Amino acid sequence: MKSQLVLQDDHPEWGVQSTQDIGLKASQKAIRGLQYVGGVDLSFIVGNNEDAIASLIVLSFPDFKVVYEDHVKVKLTLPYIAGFLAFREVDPLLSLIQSLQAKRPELVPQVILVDGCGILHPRGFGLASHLGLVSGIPTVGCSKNYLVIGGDGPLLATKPTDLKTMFHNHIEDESTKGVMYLQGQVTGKVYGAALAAQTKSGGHKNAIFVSIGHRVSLETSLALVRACSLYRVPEPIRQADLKSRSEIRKWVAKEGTILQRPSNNE
DNA sequence: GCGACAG
DNA sequence: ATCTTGTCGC
Repeated sequence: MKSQLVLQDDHPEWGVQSTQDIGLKASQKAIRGLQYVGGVDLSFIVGNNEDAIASLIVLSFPDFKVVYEDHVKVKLTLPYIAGFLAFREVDPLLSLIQSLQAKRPELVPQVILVDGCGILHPRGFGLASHLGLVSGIPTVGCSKNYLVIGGDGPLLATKPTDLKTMFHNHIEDESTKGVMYLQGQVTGKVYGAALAAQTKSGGHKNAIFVSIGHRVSLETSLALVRACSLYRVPEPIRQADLKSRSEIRKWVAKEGTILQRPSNNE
């Protein structure tokens, strides 16, 4: 499946455009032709790693209005193992996408931000890439933490803590524009980038790790994630996260009343 | 053998 | 991933 990935821009109807072309500040980027951006996420309840709520959100771009929302309660069978997240989460997310394609084809997003890795992954095929490939929809991988990669030599560091320090030092240099590319020690291959998203209240201290999922170049991925950064977590993923966790709370509350009723001992 | 480890 | 409260900074 990895060999079938498209690691470059493959979406004629939308793309990054330097704003010099449309007369705005130079060096900044704008995204033209993008109307809908999707976000997916799963939430769990404490002490239960099997029951979860998977959610898919579609936001209009660039105003971020929720135009579609769907979620499902799922029973996960496989455990979470770093490096194998897709085996655990890809199915429920794919079914949400297929459901959207069947119900509201006009709202199918042109790109989906996934909270997980793209090719910045031990085998170069994280959840974002997996979901992109099986759905055929362009995807971008966004993770809040760094997943260690072996093989071609860890990237810039072996330990996430070392990478964190390197990142802080790196972005002190304004010319980096808050981006630190993550390259292999041996091959020099670019796996992805650590990004300091510029939000309304300045730049964020902690990085968001961005990598190609499927059919979107790294440069476009970075421009897109930045364009969706109202908070550290890009808006589509953040909305999906808020939705799935509020649904989890509703579900827990409902289970609670069921468990409380039968017990009338006093 | 030990350490590292997306969500 | 998951919880709660307080606190710090813009």
